[in-house]
Amino acid sequence: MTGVPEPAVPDGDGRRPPSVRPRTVPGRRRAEIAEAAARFFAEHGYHTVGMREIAEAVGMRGASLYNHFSSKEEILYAIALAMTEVPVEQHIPLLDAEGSPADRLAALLRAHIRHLADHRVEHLVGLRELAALTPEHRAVITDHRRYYQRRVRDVVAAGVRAGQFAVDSPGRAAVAVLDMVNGISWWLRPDTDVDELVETYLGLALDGVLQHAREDRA
Amino acid sequence: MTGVPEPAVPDGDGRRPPSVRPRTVPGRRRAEIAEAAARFFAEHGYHTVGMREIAEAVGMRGASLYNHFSSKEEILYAIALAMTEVPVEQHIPLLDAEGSPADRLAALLRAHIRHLADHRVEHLVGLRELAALTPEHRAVITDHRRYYQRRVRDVVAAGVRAGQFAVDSPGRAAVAVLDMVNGISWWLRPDTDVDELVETYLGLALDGVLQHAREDRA
DNA sequence: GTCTATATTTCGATAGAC
DNA sequence: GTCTATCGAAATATAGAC
Repeated sequence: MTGVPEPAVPDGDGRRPPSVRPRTVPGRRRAEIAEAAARFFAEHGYHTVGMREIAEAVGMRGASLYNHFSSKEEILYAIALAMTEVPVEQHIPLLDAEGSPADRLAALLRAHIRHLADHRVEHLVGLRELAALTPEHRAVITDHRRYYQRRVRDVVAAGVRAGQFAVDSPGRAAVAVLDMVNGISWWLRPDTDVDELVETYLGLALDGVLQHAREDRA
Repeated sequence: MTGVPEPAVPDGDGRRPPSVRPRTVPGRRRAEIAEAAARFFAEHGYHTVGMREIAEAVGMRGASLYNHFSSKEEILYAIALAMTEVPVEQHIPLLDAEGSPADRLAALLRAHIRHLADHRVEHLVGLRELAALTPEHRAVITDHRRYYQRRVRDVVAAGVRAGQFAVDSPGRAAVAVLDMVNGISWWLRPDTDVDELVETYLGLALDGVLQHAREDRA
């Protein structure tokens, strides 16, 4: 599509493929609870939402929640974890597939934005409520994020080497692109045309941010 | 600098110059309290920080804070308000000054990023803790944000008309640029070189996002 | 304007029956 | 696995002396 030489090997060095541990939200009831909680957390903030409120939304009493989660923080952790585990497990392999750096990054961003749009509230909660997690849980989440970000940086650098991208600092550009797309979760509306959104942001990222080197500017 | 025709009149229609009301953080003591509170809110989250904690940081007891703020939420409101009033009052006029759309937007983004870097924690709190505000206070903040965003959209549109920018949707592009630069407050470090940061992001925005139309891409 | 002391409310979590 | 009942802790905010 963009017609440029492509490296057959992964551009990331692949160190520390994050040790993906616990299952995320298994069990029908757990998933229901986490989903309802995410809606409330997104709208009112983690700390203002009570266990009784979450329980009522799924048709049970507050105490019964403790048969599914050991604490309120565990609910938040399950939500935040799903929003980083899925991208790492399902989107990062797209960077290791065949194709040019630009094509592989396009595939990742497409999946990323779709996932974000399909789980807008969970994504927002995972971004905003990091401070409410225990230090241990927060470390797991931020490790995933850092790994994801590093892999994006690596494919950007590969694109620069392949002549597909023109950026001074692949790290800065990767952060800028991810901040830009993650910003979507703050304002996305249910009636937004996701197909159009995805293609617009692909253009903004691949043909915009990642092509920002121009000669006629100091 | 970028050498392009410039409209002598503002591109924004100027409707609803936001009625800037209450003074923000007047009084030495108020400013001290708000500053300390912002640090704690940014690090631990609004709801996990107690009035006693804030009070201790400024050398008084919890009850004494109520001589300066009528509630904890008022402290948060003062912080959030300062982060939207200053940009509206001091940055928006840069859009009404002389110069091409690109030059005027560059001036605004420069001021925006510097302000953000100078008040990183307050900016982060203002972005993240909106849900903790009363509906009335939240409405004030979001009105400011919407106005600011609309003025950026208008200057982007003016730049498109002047042939300086190439974007399909000025509204989308404006949101993308603002999300990108506001994302800085999540990861900025005290030792970051702000001058370099500002120029990098100006390039990412003006020469990147706002130039994303390319012919060789579907 | 700051203090001590405390009122009042709310919430996360547990105990134990069924 | 869900319920009722409740514990215990923590927090905001207030009262009133100085």
